[in-house]
Amino acid sequence: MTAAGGGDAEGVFDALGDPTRRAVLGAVATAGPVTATELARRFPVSRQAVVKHLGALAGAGLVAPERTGREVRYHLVPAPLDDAATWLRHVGGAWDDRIERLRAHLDPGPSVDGST
Amino acid sequence: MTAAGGGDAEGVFDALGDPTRRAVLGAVATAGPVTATELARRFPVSRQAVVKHLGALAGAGLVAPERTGREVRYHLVPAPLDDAATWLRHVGGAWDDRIERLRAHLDPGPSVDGST
DNA sequence: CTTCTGTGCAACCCCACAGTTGCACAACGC
DNA sequence: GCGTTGTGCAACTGTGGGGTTGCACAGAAG
Repeated sequence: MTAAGGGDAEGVFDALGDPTRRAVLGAVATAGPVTATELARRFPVSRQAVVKHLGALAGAGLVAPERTGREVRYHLVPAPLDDAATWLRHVGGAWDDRIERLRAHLDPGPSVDGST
Repeated sequence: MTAAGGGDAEGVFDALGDPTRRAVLGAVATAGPVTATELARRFPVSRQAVVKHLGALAGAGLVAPERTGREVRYHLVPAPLDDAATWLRHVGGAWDDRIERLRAHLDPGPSVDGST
C-alpha cells in the first residue's frame, strides 16, 4: 500500500496545483466514475487535456482508471486526500506549537488569557 | 484585508503547488518568524527567489510580513491551511457519500456490514 | 463488413513562472 | 560622517507543462 498514499502528500499538492485539475478531481468525486470523454464535455478543454489531468491525478494516486470494454472510467481514491490534509495540519501544528512555546518562554505565568 | 481569510482554499493549493514554496512554508512554520535573507541561507536559491515565494504565500494568506526596523520577518498564518484541509475533506466526503448512496441503491438492505 | 464513437500516442505551440542578476535605497553599527 | 547589511525593484532568461491538433487503433452498433 501507500503506493501513492504513504506520507508523500507532496505529490498530491503538486497535482492539485492546477485549477483545471482541481475541477477535474471535483468532477470525478461528484459525478462518480466517469470517462475522459464525458469530462471533456463538461469542461472548456479538449479531451486530451482532460486525459493528461487524469494521468497526473492518477500519478498522485488520487484517481484510478477502470477499463470497461473500450471505455475507461476513472474513480476517486480518497486516501491521498486525507494524507494531504494531515500534512496541512502538521505544518499548522508545528507553528502552533512554536507559538505556545514562545509564549511560555515570554510569560512564565500560566494565565489563561484569550485576548490579544 | 483577509484576502484569503474565508473559504478560498483555491489560492492555498495554487500557492502550495511549488515544492520550493512548500519547503519555504515549512521553514517559516518551523523556524518561527524569519526574514527572507535568513531563509535564503537555508535554501539553494537566491534571496529574491525566496522573496517571491514569500510574496506568493502572503498572497494566499499563508504568511504575513512584520516589519522591524529594516528587517521584515514573516510568520505563518495557519487559518488558510485549515481551510484547505476542509476543502480536501469536502472532496473526499462527496465521493464517500456517492459511494454509500450507490451501495444503498444496489443493496436495499440497511445492514451495517464491513466486508465487501 | 461498414460505420461510428472512444481511446491512445505523438508532435507541436506558447505562456506563465521559478530563478537569476544588477542596482538603488534604507537602516543599523562604528 | 562612512561602511555594512538587508530590503525592494526591475529586467531578463529558460524551462516546464497546460493546451491543442492530427492521426492511428480498438470496440461497439447496424
